[in-house]
Parts: sequence; C-alpha cells; structure tokens
Amino acid sequence: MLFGERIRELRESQGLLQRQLAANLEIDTPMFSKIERGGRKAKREQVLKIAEILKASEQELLALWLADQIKEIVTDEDQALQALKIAQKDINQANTK
Amino acid sequence: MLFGERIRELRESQGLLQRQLAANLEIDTPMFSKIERGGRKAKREQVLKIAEILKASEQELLALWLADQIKEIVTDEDQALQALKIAQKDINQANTK
DNA sequence: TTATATTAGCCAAATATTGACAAGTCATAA
DNA sequence: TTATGACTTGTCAATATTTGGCTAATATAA
Repeated sequence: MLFGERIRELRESQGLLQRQLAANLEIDTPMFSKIERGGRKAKREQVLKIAEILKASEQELLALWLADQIKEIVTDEDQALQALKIAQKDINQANTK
Repeated sequence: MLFGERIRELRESQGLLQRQLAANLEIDTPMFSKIERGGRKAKREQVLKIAEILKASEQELLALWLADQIKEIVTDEDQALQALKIAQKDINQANTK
C-alpha cells in the first residue's frame, strides 16, 4: 500500500508514535495501525489531517491514497492497464472541454 | 458512463430490447436501464454475460467497466491524473517483477 | 386512445465499512 | 525472568452503502 508505506516513513522519520497520530485523528491505535498497513482505508478527511500532522504535502498523500484505491479495483484484472489508459483519456477530454 | 453507453450502442444496433437483456441477466428491466445509464454498477459476472449476449469482446467491456469505476474514484480530485500515473507505474512494476 | 419501451423513485434485504475492544506478538529494560 | 511499551490481529456491533424489485411516471408509436 503506497499511502500506508509513505505515512509510516514520514511518521518514523519524525519519531512519532502511532498512538499520537491516532489521538489526533480521534481513532484508536489499532485502527491507525491498520491504515498504515493497508488493512483499512483512511477516509479522505483523515488523509488531509495526516498530511497536516506530518507536515507533508496534501497533494502527495491524496495522490497515493487515490492510487491505492485504483489499484484495488484493477488488481487481478487482465485489463488493468487498458482500463487506466481509457480512464486517463476520458479525464483529459473532460478537462479540455 | 463508458460501459453503459457502449452496451446501449451494441444492444440497439442489434435491435434488442432492455427487457430481453434483463431477462438473460435475471434482473428486471428498470435495473438494466439503470446499468445502461450509469445509475447502477453492473457486477463483474453481469459484464461477462452481457458480452456473451451481445457477442462483444469481453475484454473491451471489462476495460470500460473498470474505467468507469476508476473515474468514479478520481472525479473531482485535483490529483486524478497524478494518481492514475502512480497506479500505472506501480502495476507495471508488479508485472515485470 | 392503447400498447410498448424506457426511466424514476422508493423501499427492504443484503452487503460492506467503521470504530472499538480484547488479546496477541515482539523487543527491550529492569 | 518479569514488566513495559509499541504495535498488530481478530472479532464484534453499529452504521452506511449497495442491491434488486416494485410501482408509477414518461415517452413513443400505432
């Protein structure tokens, strides 16, 4: 899990404990542990709060968090890359319109 | 919705009615209508069955169906394209390993 | 009008997600 | 060894979301 790995890196490099982050997010430590390990998906607002606490880029963390969800959808699908390409194209079209 | 649009095209070009497809899928017509219009998400097995009934490419329809789900996740997100890129990279790495 | 095709809205059943708790592992200190 | 602290795992109930079907509305054609 890209998001979990990244926030763990950030947390550890700052010498923070899971329970400190968890308290800030108003969830318990086991829950935060699961988020870091990818067993649970963070909510969007939690991502923002984590970015704030860890003084990290909101954009970076959101992108990783979204990427995890995309991966979840396409894993084990032969058409994974094809689907990504189609989505990309479609979004680009929507943007330029 | 890419998937819905495509199956509607295929269905109409073959002169089939929603209720015929719906019967085959063992759902009612309103439900099939919603799938075509994107109000409801088809199940994976329904996608396969639709491909079979419409004599269409299973791969094509699965790709469109996945793309719709990806779009759903990233719509309204500034990091949409960035997230797609990250997911793409990650999947490629997993494939080549 | 009537008949047929499609769509919209609503409801209950089924399913998934969420957060909390208790108990577990692992490493280190006393 | 025991004790402690950090983290992880498993399970549970509460909540939220999704699913499918029903009924009714709309549209289109004969």
